[in-house]
Amino acid sequence: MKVRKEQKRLLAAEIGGAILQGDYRPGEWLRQIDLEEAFAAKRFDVRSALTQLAASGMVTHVENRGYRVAQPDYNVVREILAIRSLLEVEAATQALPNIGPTELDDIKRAQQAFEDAVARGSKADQANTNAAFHDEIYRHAPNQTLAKLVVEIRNRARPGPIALWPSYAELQRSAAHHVEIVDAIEARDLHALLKAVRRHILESGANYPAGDGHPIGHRSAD
Amino acid sequence: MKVRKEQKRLLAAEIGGAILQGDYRPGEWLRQIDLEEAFAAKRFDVRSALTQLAASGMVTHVENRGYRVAQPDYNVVREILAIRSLLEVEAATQALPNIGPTELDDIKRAQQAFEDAVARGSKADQANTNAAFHDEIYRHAPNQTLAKLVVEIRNRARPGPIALWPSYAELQRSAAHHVEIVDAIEARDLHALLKAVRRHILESGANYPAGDGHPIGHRSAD
DNA sequence: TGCGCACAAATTGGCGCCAATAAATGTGCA
DNA sequence: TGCACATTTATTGGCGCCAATTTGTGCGCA
Repeated sequence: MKVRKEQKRLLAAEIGGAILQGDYRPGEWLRQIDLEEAFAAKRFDVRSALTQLAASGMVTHVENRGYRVAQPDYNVVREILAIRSLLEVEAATQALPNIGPTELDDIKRAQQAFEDAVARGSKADQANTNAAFHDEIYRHAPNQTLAKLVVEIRNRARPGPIALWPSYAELQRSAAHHVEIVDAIEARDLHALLKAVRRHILESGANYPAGDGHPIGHRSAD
Repeated sequence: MKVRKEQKRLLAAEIGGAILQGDYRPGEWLRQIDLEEAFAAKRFDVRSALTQLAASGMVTHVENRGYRVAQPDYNVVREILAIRSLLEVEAATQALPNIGPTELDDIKRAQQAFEDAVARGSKADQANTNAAFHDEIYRHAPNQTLAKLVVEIRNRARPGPIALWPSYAELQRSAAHHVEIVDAIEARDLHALLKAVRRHILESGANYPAGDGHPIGHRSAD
């Protein structure tokens, strides 16, 4: 499923997502040829993805022997959420001064597109319009490398190739967060904007499978 | 040259460093087989590295045609320095409460090792001991994923496989910054520590080749 | 019965060959 | 002389085969 027009397929994220979804259990061996078949991917791409997953600690690599799923570390996901908060707060702070009436209209349109996707779009529509909404804000940060890093770190934390909400209620909550964010931008209220951004990130933790018995979200934040 | 014991060779950083050093000019084609020979690397690793460099914008990829050096963007380096500042300030803030007398002694030893390397060590010694010094501080941050991201972003900005100082004076300045950092930690002065960290990162910009006529450092910072 | 050694099995990793593709170049015609 | 089309060139990218390496298993001996 091709979600967004990206330069290349994020196979590492896809395999990582399958691991987080429980398709591959800790300790299980991942054979290159099996992954080629399961993901309809070429050998080079599978090896590249496994190299990246090994570098990030999601799998372990035994030379000439294979790759093995590592014990999942949900603490890493929580830490990534904290990093996201740090980066997106800074990106939002930099972006706000550059958001005029025209830009605000674009952001509102993107927010509406997500609401439409929540109501009657596919999962891919929801993922696309969600990412587009956030990008419509952060693209106005003067530090474009920061804007790109925000996307990259968000992709790292994500359990699959696309963002998935476990329930309609979670989708609606995300949509409500988006409204808070837009309202804060319209009011030019940086404090409210940052508060909404932090809240949105923290509560997005609830979208992760509860590997250790309770959702990653719903914890008190800094 | 094997610098530090890392899990795998950072070929992308090596090739990127060669580009930044002027070994490959903007517009020049990079042939996979040439890079295999130049860096004594296997084809898979060269292709992986090129894929990463294309993703980061340092080279452009024409499918089935080749990889070409992109026009260098020193603005990206400046933006990365700003991101480093953001991340390392947070990592230092998290680490300080966890640095007791024993940890401080370790940090002082690491600082002394760098000074020794400045005085009579090889370039590799200087790079190693510099990285070891910073890691000796950030490893105490509770968010270990942040500590790792700090290293990763620092590697991205670096022009070569190892950190290089253009002159003895720059080395001494780095050593002086390290002293400031250690003094601030000993005094448990977070404000002074963060100021020293920011200054250290900003002035490290002077270590980059001045592609556009003037060093990246020596600019007023935030 | 347990240990050590040899061999087998499994998988990765390297490599050579060739298909695929994009651009460059040459040729013919208007 | 310029344009269009065909051919050539250059490089990537895919793939199959096999070497390399690690672990598992079986057998023999103390």
